[in-house]
Amino acid sequence: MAGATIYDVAARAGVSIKTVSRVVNREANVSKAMRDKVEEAVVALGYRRSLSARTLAGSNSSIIAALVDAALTIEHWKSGRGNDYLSRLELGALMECRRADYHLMVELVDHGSSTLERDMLALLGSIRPAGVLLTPPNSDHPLVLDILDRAGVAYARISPEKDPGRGVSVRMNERQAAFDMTRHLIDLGHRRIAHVSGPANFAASSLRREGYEQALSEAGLACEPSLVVEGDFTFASGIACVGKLLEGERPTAIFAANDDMALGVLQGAAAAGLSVPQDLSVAGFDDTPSALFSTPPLTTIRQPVAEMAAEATRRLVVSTDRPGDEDETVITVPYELVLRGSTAVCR
Amino acid sequence: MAGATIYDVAARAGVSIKTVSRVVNREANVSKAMRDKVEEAVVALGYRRSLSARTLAGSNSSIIAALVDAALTIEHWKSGRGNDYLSRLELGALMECRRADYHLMVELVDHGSSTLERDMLALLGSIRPAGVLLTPPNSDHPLVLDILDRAGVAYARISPEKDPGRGVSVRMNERQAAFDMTRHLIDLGHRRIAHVSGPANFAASSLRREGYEQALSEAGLACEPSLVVEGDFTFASGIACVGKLLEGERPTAIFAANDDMALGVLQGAAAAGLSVPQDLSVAGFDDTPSALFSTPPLTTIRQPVAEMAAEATRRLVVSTDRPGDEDETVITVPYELVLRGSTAVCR
DNA sequence: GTGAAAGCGCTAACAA
DNA sequence: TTGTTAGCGCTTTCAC
Repeated sequence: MAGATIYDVAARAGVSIKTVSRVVNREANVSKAMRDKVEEAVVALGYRRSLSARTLAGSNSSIIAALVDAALTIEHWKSGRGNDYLSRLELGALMECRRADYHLMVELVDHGSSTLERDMLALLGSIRPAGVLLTPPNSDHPLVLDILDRAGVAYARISPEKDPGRGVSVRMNERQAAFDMTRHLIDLGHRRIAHVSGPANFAASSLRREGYEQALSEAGLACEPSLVVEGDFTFASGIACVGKLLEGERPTAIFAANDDMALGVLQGAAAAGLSVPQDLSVAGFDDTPSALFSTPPLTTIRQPVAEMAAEATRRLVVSTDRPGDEDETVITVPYELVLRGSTAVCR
Repeated sequence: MAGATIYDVAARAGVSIKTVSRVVNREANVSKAMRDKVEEAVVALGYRRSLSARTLAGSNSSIIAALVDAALTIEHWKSGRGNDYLSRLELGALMECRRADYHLMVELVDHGSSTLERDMLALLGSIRPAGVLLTPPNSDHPLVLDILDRAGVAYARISPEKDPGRGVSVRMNERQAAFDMTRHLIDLGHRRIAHVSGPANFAASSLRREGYEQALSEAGLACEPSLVVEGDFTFASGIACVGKLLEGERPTAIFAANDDMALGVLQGAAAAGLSVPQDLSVAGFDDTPSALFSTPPLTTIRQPVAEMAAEATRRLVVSTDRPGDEDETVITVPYELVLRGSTAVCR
C-alpha cells in the first residue's frame, strides 16, 4: 500500500532495475519486448517514481518552485483578501505542471531580508527545484537573478521590466494595450481623455501612460498635463483622482491604469452625480473579477496571467527535460480589449 | 555553492554526522558544547537539510500537500479568473508553513476520475507529504478520506459538512452566521425579508437557509415560501432571483447566500429602479473582494478562510512534529458580520 | 541492448 | 552523550 518501488516493478517484469529506470524515463536503447513487460508491471503495480529518490539521486526533481514575494503575501493575509493575480498565475502554472507531471511548490521569498542570499541558497539546496517561476516583483530583483544564475537554476520571469534577456521572460505589451484602449476611446469620439496613472515606481505605470500619450499624439490630440493624475493602484486613490479631474474642465472619458482605480473612478463619478457611460466613459486595465460586477461593468484590458504562467512553466519544463531546446527567450503573449458597459460614444 | 551537506557540517564542527543530525532536529541528549560547535558550523556553511534526503530516509517530509479539485481549477482556468477562496486558503497555509519551516505543494485531484485511488496513492507515494490539506469539495469526498486513512496520511479538512470527526476539521458556524445576518436585518426594522438561497446540493446552502429561517421564527415572523428563491451561487442567478422577488409583494430586504448572487441582486434592483439601501436592503455572504467595490458596498459575512487554512496547517504540522499532541479534532473559527452600505433601517 | 555496483544526503536502528 | 552502520529508492557510471 505504501507504493511500489522500482525493485517491485523489476521483479514482476523479470528485468533489472536499470531497465525499468530506462523505460520510465523514456531513454533509448530498450527493446520493444522489454519495454512492454516493464510497462505492464508499472500499470499493474501502480508504480510511480519517488520524487525524493529521484531528486536525491541527482536527476531532475520535477519540482517547479514559484517564488512569491513574502511582504506582498503578508499584506494580503492581513487584509483578509486573496490575490487574484497570484491565483491566476498559479492556476496556469498548475495546469502546465499537471500536463508535464511536475509538481508546484509555492515559496515565500523575503525580498528585503538581509539574509536573502543565504535564504535562497538554502531553499534551492533543500528543494533542488528543476526550475523557478519568478513572479513580480521578484521578476526584476537583480540579486535574486544573480543568485539563481550562480546556483545554475533555470528560471522564468513573469512580466519583467528590466533585462528581458535574462532567463526566460514572459510578458505582454503593456504600452500597446494602453495605446489600444486610448485609441478605443478616441474612436468613440472622445477628445478630452484623462488618465489616472499608477505610482511612478512601478514600471507598468509608465508603460501604460506612454501608450496613452502616444495614442493621443497620433490622433493629433494634445496631452494636457492637467488630464493626467497619479494614483497608487488602490480603489481609494481612484476616488480621489476622479475628484481632481472633475474640478476643472471635465474630461468625457477617463482611462485608469488598473481596474481597482477605475472602480474608484466609477464610484466617485456616481457620487458626483454623473452617469457612466452617458456623461463619462471609464476604462480600466487588468480585468479583475470585480470589473464584471460593477455598475456598469468595466471596459478593460484582460492580461492573460494564467497563460503567461503556463507558458513560463512550459519553458521551464522543456528546458530541464530537453536542455538546449529553447528557441526564443522573450515571449510576448496577446492581451485582449474587453468592451463592457462603462465606455460609450461621446455625446 | 551547491549547498553544504551534513558531512561538511560534521567535518567543520569536528563531530559525527549523527550529532549534527541531532542538533538540527532538536533532539535531546546533546551537550551544550557540541550543540554550539555544530550550530556555528551550520551558520557558517549556510547548511540546510536536504528535503529529498530526509524524505527518502523515512522521516517527516515537511511537505504539506494541498489537494485542490481539478475540475474546479480547470473551470477557473478557462474562465480566465482567479479563485479568491483558494487564494486566501493558500495564503493561510503558506504563512503557517513558513513559520514551521514546512513546504506547500499544490496538487490537483481529479475527483471524478475512475483512477482516483490509483492516482492518489501514486501521488502520496511519490511525494510522501507529512500532511494533506483538503479543500472543498475534497473535504467531503468519502473515497479521498478512505484512501488517506488507509495510507496513514494525516489530513485536515477545510469546511467539511459530513463526518466532522474524521481527520482534523476546521469550519465556521454557517447556520449561526446566517442567523446573525437575518437578525441584523430584523433589528433594522425589516419584516419582509427574502432569501436567495444557494443550490440544494451544497450543504452550505441549507445551513445558511436554516439560519435565516430560524431567525425569522424566533422573531415571530412567518417564513413565506414565496420569499425564498433558489439561485446557483452565480452573479447571473442573483439577477434572475431578484426579478422573481420583485414581482409580487415586495420584500424590504434580501439576504443572498453568497456575495456573487448579492451583487446580482444589487444590479437587478438598480435595473428595476430601486435604490439600495433606501428602497431595499441587500446582504451577502463570503466577503469577496468585489463586495467592497460595489455600489453601495455590500453588507456581508466574512468567512476567515485564511485563518482556517492556517489553523488546519498548524494542526498538520503539530501532529507530525509531535504525534499525539492534538487536542480537539473539530475546530470552529469565528466569522465576522461586516456592515457596509447596502443595508439600512427599513423605511 | 542490458545489468551490477556505487553513491545522492539523510535518518534509524544499534553500539559504545 | 556520542558514533557506526545500514539502508530509503533512485540515477549514474561503467562493464558486459
